[in-house]
Amino acid sequence: MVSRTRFDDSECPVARSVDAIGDWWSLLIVRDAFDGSRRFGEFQRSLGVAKNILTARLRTLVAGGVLESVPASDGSAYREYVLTPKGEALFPVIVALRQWGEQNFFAPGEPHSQLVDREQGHRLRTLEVLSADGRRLNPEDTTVHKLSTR
Amino acid sequence: MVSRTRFDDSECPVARSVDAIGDWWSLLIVRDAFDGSRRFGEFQRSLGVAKNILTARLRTLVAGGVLESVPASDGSAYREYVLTPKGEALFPVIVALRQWGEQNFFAPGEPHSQLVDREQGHRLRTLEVLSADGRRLNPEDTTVHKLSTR
DNA sequence: CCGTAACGGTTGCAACATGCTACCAAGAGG
DNA sequence: CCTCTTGGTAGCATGTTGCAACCGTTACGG
Repeated sequence: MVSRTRFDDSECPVARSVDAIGDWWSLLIVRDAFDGSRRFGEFQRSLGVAKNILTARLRTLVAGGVLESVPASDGSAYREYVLTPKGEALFPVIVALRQWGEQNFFAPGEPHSQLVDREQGHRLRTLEVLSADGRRLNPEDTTVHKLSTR
Repeated sequence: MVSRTRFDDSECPVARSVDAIGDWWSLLIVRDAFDGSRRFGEFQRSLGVAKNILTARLRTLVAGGVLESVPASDGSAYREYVLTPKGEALFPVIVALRQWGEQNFFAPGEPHSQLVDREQGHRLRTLEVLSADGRRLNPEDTTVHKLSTR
């Protein structure tokens, strides 16, 4: 199992997130889930991942509450894997990764898949990190407070 | 090496991003870099990672253009690892992971480190995925277009 | 019904990545 | 000089991944 969560890192939300989804396949499985994949075979064909690896990943994602195994929606006796609310909450993470990839790994004009607004068909607005009062923040405008409660 | 980028996945920006930073340590190294770590020893102590692993990760992050190795700022002959512009552009990714972790892996009132606005000391606003014209989008409001150019 | 193919896995093994410990060379610092 | 710190490398044990073969169950056509 990948599961770590090291010592003093355990209080860091980033570490817990990475612990849950921070390997190559898990993130791509979640991406495919957002993209509509539900069945074992869909994930397997789409990702080209070995079946035993997929089995293990799906299990940990289900165990971690990111995916849920439900009866198939087409009436067959098989099961499907769908995002839980916790899994759906990963949407900004996937979008952030996608935008970073688009902006840094493709030559101008190089084709790539694109996430668009279903209603208008336009590209999404680039994610912005905002302060509580709406100012746009850069990394140096922020700082980490250790061990505060919410 | 972790590097894959599988077949038809290569056109997906998410896959390229995950290929560059999608392992346990890389994301935490980047998080620490945002948090001010610069020196080999700082990362090593902060993460508790084995030195040979850290060496390898720093090398791939530098090779991937996320970090840059520069002469130490304190005048010593040692070197430091700092985020490139491409690395700084990961800010929304880290923030998204942090917020997801905060909201899904901590009991109410459980203490955790917190990213705050340096000017006001307040928590950041939760990231929102917006359409080009500013509407707030949920996963089901979006769809993927394959192989479009920008 | 029956045969066959697709689905959704499991198992075993080889290859590779990770982690630990020991070691080491080149600065820093006195 | 002498010693401590920094920033690694080397070797080995262990864990994880990937591949291919196999298998029970379910759908599906006739």
